[in-house]
Amino acid sequence: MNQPKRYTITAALPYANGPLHLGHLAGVYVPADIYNRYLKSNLKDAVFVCGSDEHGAAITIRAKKDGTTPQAIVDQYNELIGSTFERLGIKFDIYHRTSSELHKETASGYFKQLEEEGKFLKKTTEQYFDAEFNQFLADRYITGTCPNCKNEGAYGDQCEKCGSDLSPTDLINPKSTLSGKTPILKETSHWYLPMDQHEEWVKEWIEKGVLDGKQHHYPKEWRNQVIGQCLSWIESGLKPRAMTRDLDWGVPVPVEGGEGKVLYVWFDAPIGYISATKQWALDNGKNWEDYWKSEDTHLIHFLAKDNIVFHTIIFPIMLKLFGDHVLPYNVPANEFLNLEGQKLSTSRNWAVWGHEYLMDFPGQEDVLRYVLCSIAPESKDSDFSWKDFQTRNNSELADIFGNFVNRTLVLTHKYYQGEIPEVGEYTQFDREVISELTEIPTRIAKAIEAFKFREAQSEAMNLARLGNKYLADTEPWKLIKTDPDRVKTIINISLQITANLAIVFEPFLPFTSEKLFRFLGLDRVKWSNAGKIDLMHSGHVINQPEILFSKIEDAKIEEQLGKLHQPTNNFPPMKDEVTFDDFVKMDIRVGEIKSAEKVEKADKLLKLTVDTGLDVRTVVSGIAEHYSPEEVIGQKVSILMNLAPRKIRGVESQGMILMAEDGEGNLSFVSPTKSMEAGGEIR
RNA sequence: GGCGCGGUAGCUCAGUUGGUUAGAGCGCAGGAUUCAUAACCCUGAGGUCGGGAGUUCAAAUCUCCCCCGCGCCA
Repeated sequence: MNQPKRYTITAALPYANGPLHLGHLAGVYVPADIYNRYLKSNLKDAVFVCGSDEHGAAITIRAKKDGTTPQAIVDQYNELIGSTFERLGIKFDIYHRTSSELHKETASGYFKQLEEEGKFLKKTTEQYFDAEFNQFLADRYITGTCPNCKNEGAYGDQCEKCGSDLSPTDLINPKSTLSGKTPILKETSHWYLPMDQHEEWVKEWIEKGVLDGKQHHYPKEWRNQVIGQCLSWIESGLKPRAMTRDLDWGVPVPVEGGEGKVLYVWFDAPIGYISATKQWALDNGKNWEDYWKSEDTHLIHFLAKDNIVFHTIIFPIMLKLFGDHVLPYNVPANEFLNLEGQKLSTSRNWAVWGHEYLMDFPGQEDVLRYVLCSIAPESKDSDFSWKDFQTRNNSELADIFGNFVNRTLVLTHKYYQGEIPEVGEYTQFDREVISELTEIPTRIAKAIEAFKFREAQSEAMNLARLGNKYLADTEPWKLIKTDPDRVKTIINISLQITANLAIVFEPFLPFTSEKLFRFLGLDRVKWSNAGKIDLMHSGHVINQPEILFSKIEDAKIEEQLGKLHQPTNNFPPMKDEVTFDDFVKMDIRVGEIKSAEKVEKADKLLKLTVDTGLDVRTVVSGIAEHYSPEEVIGQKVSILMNLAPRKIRGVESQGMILMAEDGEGNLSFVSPTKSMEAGGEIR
């Protein structure tokens, strides 16, 4: 492969309506981070961009269901996802968001350009519209009776029972999954990207790597599944695809007739890579165009297999239409990660969440990185199991890597009070070990450059194995009695191996690498020095070592397995810190419900009369699905007294009843467990 | 339904353009050792490479059919 001047590395933008799980990390972010760290350690000019994808219908629907705003949802997850990355050492040059002004400007700029140049097709069609939610419905948000097999739960695009292809208008008795009501048909027009017009060059580019008559990349370097899926798409014929949606959440369509419409999230999101680069360039005095418009830049997209065609067909067509933009040099898409032999499922909570791992295994970020890299689904779906996680930690990280480092450093302290001994003459065996030591970094580099991260990491582990074998074969603890001079050379070589471990593991285990450099009393050493045997100079004194990796006990693994079988625990993360003064502003008291009735035309609301000890007031509470009016009378509850009054369905509500909510949305009063009079303060 | 990717030792996976006795890690059995996180090191057992047919001097590797897993599309 030819050597580019610089790299633009992107990691798929996480969708900001849920936290990150192990599948995301193993499939996309850990490999991308390893690649970026390797390039940076090699002093390459590389920018590594990512950010939250904050638009799209799924977020608005979620907001409506949760009774909150799309902005609140994306703010919450942008924060959670961003901090998870940071804590796992996934070190983007910038973590941006598609709700930013710069992104909106950038995306609308490109859209306007294509519109002005006549690159879009405008079409008017009739689509189902949910009048209550005031929005057009994507096919899968419509259910109804299948015209073929009469299955009542068929989706707008397909009946899963008989397998027949449907369009929403085929359904008998269609229902919106949002409101449950019958949707109406309504005319709407949209801007389409006529992908069919680009089929020819896309095919040549994917099949042969040739773009505009020039060799652009080498398809042999691309993964099978990537090329396979692209060709499969192309063979079936590219079709025009709508680049706009009827929605009020997203980047507004910036041209005439675009009122009430936003850019399709798949037009919007990949441009997020560009706007992130722009922001980074602004912050760091760089020129973003170098990273997107220069032929000697390699654009590399990291993502999972569900995103392949968006990055290999749709986005490249967009980039080519933008003019002067580079197309991806490689798209090392991964397959999927299973968990304990079963598909991940966020709705069944069959997942391990990144932020929960960080809570349960503090200080063990590198263990997760190591395990996820060693099982990354590079060529086929792979499986994460906690037992395997434990084994890899205990018998690879602790027993092989950690133990070798510990042996070497302990011997150095024991024999030389931590001072690095001088090298004598190398034996034939020394020379063989050194030669192996020199070759390992080359093999790692080659594997990383070919996006074979599992192989690369296992090659790095081989260096620790080499160290252990060297010690076992030379037996310095015996020689110290008979040939102390020889031991100096042995320990010196062992220390050089240790220093090399710190270099070659940096992309994989950055926290460990940093610790190791600290033990050795070395500043961080760059990749070009890997394989050298004079990284540690005699006379230099090393620091006291600590255990690098501790063993993980069975109980800890059992605990995690137990957690998996728990029902959903999708609680929101902790809110921002408040001061005590903030807290005491709230006047919360014991109240007693005196009477209750349903609010008309509202399924969820009860109108309550509450004795607060100071007064008797009316409170409207959204608990009708959980309590009947009869059963709440006489109930002691917690009431927020000094909340500003507000009219709800025409009834003025003076205060708020506090409720506890479980992971499935069930509500319960928060009540004193002893008998308490109404009016008692809660604090 | 069409298409794509996979089906290799008990487990998790490598196998480059078809070419000598098919590899690694873990697990298992045996040995050696004690500097070290009861760790390390050595040896060994274990596979008719999903099934069947074909091409070839030669097939895990190419072709066809079938079965199974995962995904994409409609």
